[in-house]
Amino acid sequence: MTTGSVSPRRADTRRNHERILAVAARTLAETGEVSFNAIAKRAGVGVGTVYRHFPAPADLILAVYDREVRHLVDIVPELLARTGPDEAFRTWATGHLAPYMMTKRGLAKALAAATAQRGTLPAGAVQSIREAMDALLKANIEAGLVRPEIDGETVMRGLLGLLYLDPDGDWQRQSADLIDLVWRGIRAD
Amino acid sequence: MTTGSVSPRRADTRRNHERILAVAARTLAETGEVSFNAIAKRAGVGVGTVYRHFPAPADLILAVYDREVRHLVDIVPELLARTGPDEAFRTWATGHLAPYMMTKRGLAKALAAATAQRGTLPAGAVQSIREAMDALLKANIEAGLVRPEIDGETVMRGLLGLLYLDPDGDWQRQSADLIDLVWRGIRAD
Amino acid sequence: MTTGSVSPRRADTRRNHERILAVAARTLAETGEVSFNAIAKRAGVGVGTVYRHFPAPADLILAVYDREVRHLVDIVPELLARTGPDEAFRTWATGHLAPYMMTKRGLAKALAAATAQRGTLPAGAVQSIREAMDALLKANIEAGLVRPEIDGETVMRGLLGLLYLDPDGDWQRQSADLIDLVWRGIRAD
Amino acid sequence: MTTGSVSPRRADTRRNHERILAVAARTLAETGEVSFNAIAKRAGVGVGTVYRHFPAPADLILAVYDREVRHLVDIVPELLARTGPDEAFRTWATGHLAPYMMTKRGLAKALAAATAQRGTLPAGAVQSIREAMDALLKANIEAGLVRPEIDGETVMRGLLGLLYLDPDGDWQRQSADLIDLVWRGIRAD
DNA sequence: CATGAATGAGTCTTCATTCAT
DNA sequence: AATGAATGAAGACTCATTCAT
Repeated sequence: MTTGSVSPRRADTRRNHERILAVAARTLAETGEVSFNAIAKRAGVGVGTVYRHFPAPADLILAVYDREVRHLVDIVPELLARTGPDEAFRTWATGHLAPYMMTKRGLAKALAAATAQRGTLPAGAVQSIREAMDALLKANIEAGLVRPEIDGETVMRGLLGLLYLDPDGDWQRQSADLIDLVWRGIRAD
Repeated sequence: MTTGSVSPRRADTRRNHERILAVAARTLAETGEVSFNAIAKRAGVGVGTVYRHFPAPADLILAVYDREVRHLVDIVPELLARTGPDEAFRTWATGHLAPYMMTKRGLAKALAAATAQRGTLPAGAVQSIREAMDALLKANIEAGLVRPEIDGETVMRGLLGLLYLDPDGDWQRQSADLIDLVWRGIRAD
Repeated sequence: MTTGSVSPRRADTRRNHERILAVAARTLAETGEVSFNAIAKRAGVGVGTVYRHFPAPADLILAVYDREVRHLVDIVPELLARTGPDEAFRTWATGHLAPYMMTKRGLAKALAAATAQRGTLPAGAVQSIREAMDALLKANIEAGLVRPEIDGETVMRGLLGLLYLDPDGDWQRQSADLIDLVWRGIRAD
Repeated sequence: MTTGSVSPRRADTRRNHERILAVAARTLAETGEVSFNAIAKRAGVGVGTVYRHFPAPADLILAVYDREVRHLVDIVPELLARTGPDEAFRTWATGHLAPYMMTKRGLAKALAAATAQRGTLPAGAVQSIREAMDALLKANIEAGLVRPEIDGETVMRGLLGLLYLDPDGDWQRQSADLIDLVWRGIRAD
């Protein structure tokens, strides 16, 4: 009513989207569960609002996934520019992928479930991580550091074990060990 | 009631136990869902019976897991006796672990969920697979084929990607590629 | 606990069925709505119980219908035995069908809705009323009182207007008028 | 805002009114359901607009009803002018009322529901059909073809069975049979 | 021990309705 | 006037769990 007060409705609309996404991200990361009702409550909005923003569960999951993953992808070019390709690979896997995966087991689960229903994930979802990986591999292959027949998908699968790091344990070492194993598995002789 | 009438009940009881386990195994492998009610119905027993045999969901899941995994463990000595350790490792991973994992994603999911609640899995659960793996690694290390500092847990994690093979696709090649990657990752230089 | 108290669970099981049916009958007659939740609450049982007894809405509706309609059917032979066929028809329509229909508009609605989904009603549902009607017509046709080409279905349709009597108004006359109209419409010249 | 800018707004408003009505008519005829939200979407207007035009659901339903029924009423004088009153009655019932009712069961349902809440329908709603009917009856009575004590309401009720014609079946015959029954029921001896 | 009925919490989803813009 | 986002009540349905028999 006063000139100062932000007008509630329309302004909040944008915020809501973000808020729901944030709440969902947290919930998904932890439990892999997405109760629309629960999310609504935690986000302080009505259920209907959640449904308006994300008609189907998959829409929500994918939005969260996208949000979470973008960073992983965006960082790659930078890494490649800063250091040698091998170093870039290790830094990416150790410093970015591992911490990410450790906390996102729930998301992975939800994503898998969403996949199960839709058939394949809407292109660009899991894909984007693959692209990051491919870029790193390509650089390494061109530098003669990695065997050329190596397939990004296989490497990805090899690193999937990062999902099962123990967050309360020695995860740093666990991930370093796995990444080392994978690197030795793909490097040129 | 008296000490005399021993067996008939006991026999039924064992039967039930086995039946429930079998049904649960099937259901878990497929969907990762375990509705106690549904399992009871399919097994042809009352819900109460299921609860008597497996007080908590985790109990059931772990029992199923154990049952499913025993084969994976039992086969190892045989393999080691028949061929060289490297061959044994590859045969085990390719011929037994991979097909097993591909079909047990549901179980893994349930197991993960159970884990999430209990903290850590009751020792001996996932452990048993680790033992199999350790035996194989030990043989290979002693033969000088694998680096001695290699840790079974890490290798296990490296092979976790087998959970994500595509059952309707080229899973044979996918698993071969991953196993090859892992083998190169652990072998002695 | 005392010897006198009826043992709750199993005994109630039978009662529950009846209770749910009774509540549903009332609700259906009035509003044509069957909220399983509401019925459960009014019947003083859990929702799950209602679902156990009547898995699908149609099951409940048909059960209610059956219960309500049986009387209409059972009375016919008696009427035919007691009086002449024309008198029997009028008595049935005026004294039984009309009061019944007046109060069951809701049920008719629900029944229609259930029909819409299932395609046709499980034989024997609406059928039973038709049989009663057919028996009455047959007796009248054999007595030469009603034209032989008359079809029970048509007569039924003619009496469907009884659903729209005004319960708070002069429904006695309204129904008498309609029944008279129909009778004149079917009688032999 | 000023008195000057009259038409453009007004024009849109009328358009909207008509559009909403049209959409609602279609929906109601089919399913008997009127989700204001759904209607708004299909009509390409905001929900708020629908509410402005039709504050309560009943307002919408009645408006639709009126629109649909007008034809039934308007045609009567024409029919009476063209043929004898008995022919007019039959033509009207067979050629206009029957096809109308067969397809408007949904509307009838909605109307009934609306009635249930409001008590009686706002005079003039169902009334208009009654007037048509009365005109036809009056002409027939004056021509000595129909018994003078016949009440339009009763005849209407007799024809209500037309609501339950089977659109996928032999509805032509069904309606002819019913109309014949009714006609015999009202004609002078 | 086994059975399965009952319970009720909790999720999903749809809509009527309000109201800021 | 029109728009459409937000809200929340309400109904459908599923399951985990208890407990009388």
